[in-house]
Amino acid sequence: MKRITMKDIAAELEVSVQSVSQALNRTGRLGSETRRRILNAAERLNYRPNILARGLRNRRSYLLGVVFPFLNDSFFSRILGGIEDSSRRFHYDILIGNSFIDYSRRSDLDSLRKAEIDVLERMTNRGVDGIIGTPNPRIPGVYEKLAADGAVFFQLMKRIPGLNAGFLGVDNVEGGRTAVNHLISLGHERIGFLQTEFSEYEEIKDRGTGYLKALIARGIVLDTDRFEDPGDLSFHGAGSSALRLVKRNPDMTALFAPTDMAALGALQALTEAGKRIPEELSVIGYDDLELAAYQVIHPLTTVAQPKEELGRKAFELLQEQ
Amino acid sequence: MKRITMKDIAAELEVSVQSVSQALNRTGRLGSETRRRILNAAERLNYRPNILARGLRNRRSYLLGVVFPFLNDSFFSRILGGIEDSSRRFHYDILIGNSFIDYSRRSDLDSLRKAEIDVLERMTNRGVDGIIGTPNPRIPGVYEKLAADGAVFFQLMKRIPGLNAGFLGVDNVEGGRTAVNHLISLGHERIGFLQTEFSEYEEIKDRGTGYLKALIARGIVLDTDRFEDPGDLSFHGAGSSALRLVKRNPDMTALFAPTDMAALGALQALTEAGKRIPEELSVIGYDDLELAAYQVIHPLTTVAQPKEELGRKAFELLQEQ
DNA sequence: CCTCTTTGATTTAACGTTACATCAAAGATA
DNA sequence: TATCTTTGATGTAACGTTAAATCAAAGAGG
Repeated sequence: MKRITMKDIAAELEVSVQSVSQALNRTGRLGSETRRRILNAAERLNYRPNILARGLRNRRSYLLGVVFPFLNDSFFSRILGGIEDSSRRFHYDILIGNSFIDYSRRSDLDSLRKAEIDVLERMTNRGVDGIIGTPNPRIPGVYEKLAADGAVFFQLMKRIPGLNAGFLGVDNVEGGRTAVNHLISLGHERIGFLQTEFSEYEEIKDRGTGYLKALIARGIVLDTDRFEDPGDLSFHGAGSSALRLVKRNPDMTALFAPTDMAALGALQALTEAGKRIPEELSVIGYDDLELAAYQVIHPLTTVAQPKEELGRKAFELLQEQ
Repeated sequence: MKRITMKDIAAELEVSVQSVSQALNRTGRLGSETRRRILNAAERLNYRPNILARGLRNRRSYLLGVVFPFLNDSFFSRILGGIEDSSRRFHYDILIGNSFIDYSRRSDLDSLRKAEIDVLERMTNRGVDGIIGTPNPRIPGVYEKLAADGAVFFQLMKRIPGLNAGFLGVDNVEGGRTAVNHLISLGHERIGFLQTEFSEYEEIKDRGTGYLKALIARGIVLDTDRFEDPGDLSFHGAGSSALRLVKRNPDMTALFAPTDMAALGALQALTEAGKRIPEELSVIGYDDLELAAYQVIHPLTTVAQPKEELGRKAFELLQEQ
């Protein structure tokens, strides 16, 4: 069955195509009787606008591109949910893309760059009005060209230094401070931190800075070098780090794991090693895994990040640009 | 800065627009010298095709719609990752939509239906070539119209009875059987099952059927009514159910929780009640939460669902239609 | 009764691309 | 040399929509 176009309606009622357009969009001046007939026919014939054609003519696509490092991740998908929530209200549709930024491994920068450019080009070729994304700061010069392609860019979570584009992220220094302040207020002073070994994990570094600032602000004297252990923050990596920290600092009473995955790995390893949690050692995580909300078995405290809200806000800020 | 079109290239080289199109698409017959010049100019001027225009002309959008009940959920986002993986290879872009099917509450069917129709219409209006989605079987008559709009539909995970559309899902009966067989092979016979109280949770019901079939196949005699407890399968709901089951069946040695969330809730409640897991009671879950892979503290065994693979496969099957 | 304005509708053109038809020139065949 | 075929390029139209210009008829003002 063929799709009904304005032409079909026009033919049916023996009016011009333009009149149909005017009736449907309430533009121009059209007799109320004619308008009524057209609207009726459109309804009856089940007319649906062709947004491609409209976009071509109006040079406006009502399409929003969203580019995230991963799609198969709960963190970003919740942000996506927030974006969808806002964008739908403004009749925007979402084109999704995956930039494959692989933070955990030192992958081939050149192919990452190509993948990222590819996603962005596919989006601009479709005429997206704007793009919300989490750029990879290790690949400069990719997003600079976007403006030339007519798309407004908005950075979420990560930012490229010097790039003239909006940005929304969470304050990880503040988040780290909050987590550690919480531990301090529970009476802890000898607090460990699971540091990352990768210099590009800026978020983690920032949480570490927050950790230090919280200690200083409360006047806690600590050989923080001894209470940090740089490692990879995978489930198993964090477990090993946690064990090393405990061994090196038998007097440690609390541990700040700057991601939930790390917190879980630490919990697992420490429990297996016979540590009683939280009686002997408190562990606090950082919300980036959905399970954190469920405080599995051992109360795993966590600093929450407002994911849906982030998505919604990002869309609104992009709109203003 | 204005976007370069074929017209611009044509003007620059003083050839016709048609020649440019032919050079770029390697169609028609064009002198190799002319082709070379055009390709060069396109590169130099940074030409990018306008996919809207191409789609309008070709009545083919290379757009794939993906409609899931939630976007903020790890389960579906991993499937989405799989779809993206496949579709990118075929130069398809993905338009994402949220049908807001709320399985957990008895929400207003009429507004759900409206939301679902709305998503689908927005997609067909954009001329998507196909749609992969998880339909809501409680809302009939929505997907039937899709074909009329020129889009092929493919059902993922859930299917609408009698709908003439491809389907890919997991065999939940088989999955339930696998889970329970695993418990049986560990020596368990008195196995409990956390049943759902909602009749529309077909997946759960199926897993329950698998549970029964596994018992029968091994010749295990059990008053299964006594070993089931219909409840809601939220974290807390499952916890209460598990406690009731244990109380009613002190001899129970294993428990099949048909979702991971339920398994976690059960673990939490049982541990708090002093049960030692898995020494006194084994708990097996069903993979729908990412954390399941990490076997938090207590070994939480789980039946895996190949999410990315599901997404990839779905795309390929849709292509064949 | 003749202009002037308003109202209601139509015509034209364009957005960027591509399928199809056409056409001129060169080369092949008789 | 006259005709046929091939090659390389151009012209036309269309996809569905809408902004802008145009036009005819009716009503207002003198």
